[in-house]
Amino acid sequence: MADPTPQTTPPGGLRERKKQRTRDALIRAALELFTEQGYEATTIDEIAEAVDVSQRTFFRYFSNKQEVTFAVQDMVEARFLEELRARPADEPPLPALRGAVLTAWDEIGNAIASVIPVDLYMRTFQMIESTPALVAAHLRRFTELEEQIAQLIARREGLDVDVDPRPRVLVAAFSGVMRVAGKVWGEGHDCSVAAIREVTQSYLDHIGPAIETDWRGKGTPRAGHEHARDQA
Amino acid sequence: MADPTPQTTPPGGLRERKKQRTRDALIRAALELFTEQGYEATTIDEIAEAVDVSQRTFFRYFSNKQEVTFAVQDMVEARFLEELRARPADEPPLPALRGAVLTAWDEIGNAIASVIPVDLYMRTFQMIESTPALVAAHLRRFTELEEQIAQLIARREGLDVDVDPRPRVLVAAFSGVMRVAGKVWGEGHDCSVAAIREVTQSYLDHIGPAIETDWRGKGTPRAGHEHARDQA
DNA sequence: AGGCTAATGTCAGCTACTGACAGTTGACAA
DNA sequence: TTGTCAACTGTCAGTAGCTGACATTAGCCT
Repeated sequence: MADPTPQTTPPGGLRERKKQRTRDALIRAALELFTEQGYEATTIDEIAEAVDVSQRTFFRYFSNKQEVTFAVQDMVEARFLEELRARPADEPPLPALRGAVLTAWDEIGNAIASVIPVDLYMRTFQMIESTPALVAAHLRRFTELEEQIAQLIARREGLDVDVDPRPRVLVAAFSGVMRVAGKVWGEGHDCSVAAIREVTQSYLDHIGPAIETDWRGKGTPRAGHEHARDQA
Repeated sequence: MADPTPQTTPPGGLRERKKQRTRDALIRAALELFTEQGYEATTIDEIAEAVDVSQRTFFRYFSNKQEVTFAVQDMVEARFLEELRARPADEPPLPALRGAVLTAWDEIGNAIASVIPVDLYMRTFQMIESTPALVAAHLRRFTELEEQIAQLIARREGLDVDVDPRPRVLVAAFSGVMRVAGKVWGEGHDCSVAAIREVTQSYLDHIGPAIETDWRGKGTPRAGHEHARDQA
């Protein structure tokens, strides 16, 4: 259009589209090979060969083997952050987080499908959870996301994360719960987006009751809770 | 002696002691090189050369570069689990966790010193936090520890982790907070055991107040809290 | 002393990843 | 259309983490 930015390459060029296609093909080939024969059993050479490019080219698109594994996850996380930023400013922290995740899950399906089949994403998720090296990488990424979320929450509440510990503490607790939810889903049988949404929602609703001091003599609590003080 | 177990090697032999010395020397050399010149900039060959063994021998003691990095951390975590198991059975979950960490920190110093100088451990901790690959590994290890803790808590309370989500949820929140505490300590200036104990304690005491719905119009809350229900 | 076996050294090889350089191809102007 | 530039790609050589196979050393035990 009227966009004269001659910086690198125009967004609609043939070259740009070709690049995007190569990138998507690499992601898809990699995830398919990973889920079929395992992450470590798959070599970069195999992935490159499947897309008919050189190994060197693979490393020009992804700086390492792990990066291609989380390429789709990147999209998902970006989407969550968008949703969080879109929450009304007067909403309290926990409900905002809760709302953002649930809304995000509702829309993520389509975003994923533009690159790979949804079920491949699901299998990838499970493969990550069962590959130690990828679990580690996954957790690290999650942590970086946490920091961004904490900053967002702090800004919403007009706080400084380095002064008031509550944003980081809340986000730490929140994402700890999110991780457990994801793991439980991965170990289950229902490979649908609806299922993970369900688990997420349920677990988030347990975070309050769980920190109660006395768990005994109660059923699974739901909303009302009395909170005893911890003794020194 | 009167010990006829001909299985592997008797626990007091020269061979056994030599092995232990080699192992400790490898740990120490590795951590010193890592903290001085960086983790990635240090090769296994350098470590092996510093202890005057072959590279192959290094890999017979540690299955990979990361393992030697966390050898000391292994001790620390084992100690925490011991302390947790030693807590009185009638103590509620969160106080038990809190008590175990704080007690553990009080005694860990000595345990570490038997292998490496304490300040080397401190510098190692900070190096880990500033090396992405090690952060990832650290988090994964932490997660595995979490699962063990959740099982312990569940047993204490007579629950099944696969039925009642509260043990995992509490532990997730708890260790999320622990991780943030460790990170904050690593970024600070006071490299003492007392300091991390301090931060840990303070953060654990914030976990309850942090999940309150309304943070505004309050100072840093301490114990009393009203908990509004989240809207659907 | 001498045999057994755990510990170690040596070597060859695989895979992830990188730098350097050369060849190819899309973009854009003349 | 054609030529030039820049981006993209391929090839090659090399480093480092890590493993298996096999020979050698050295503590242990009779």
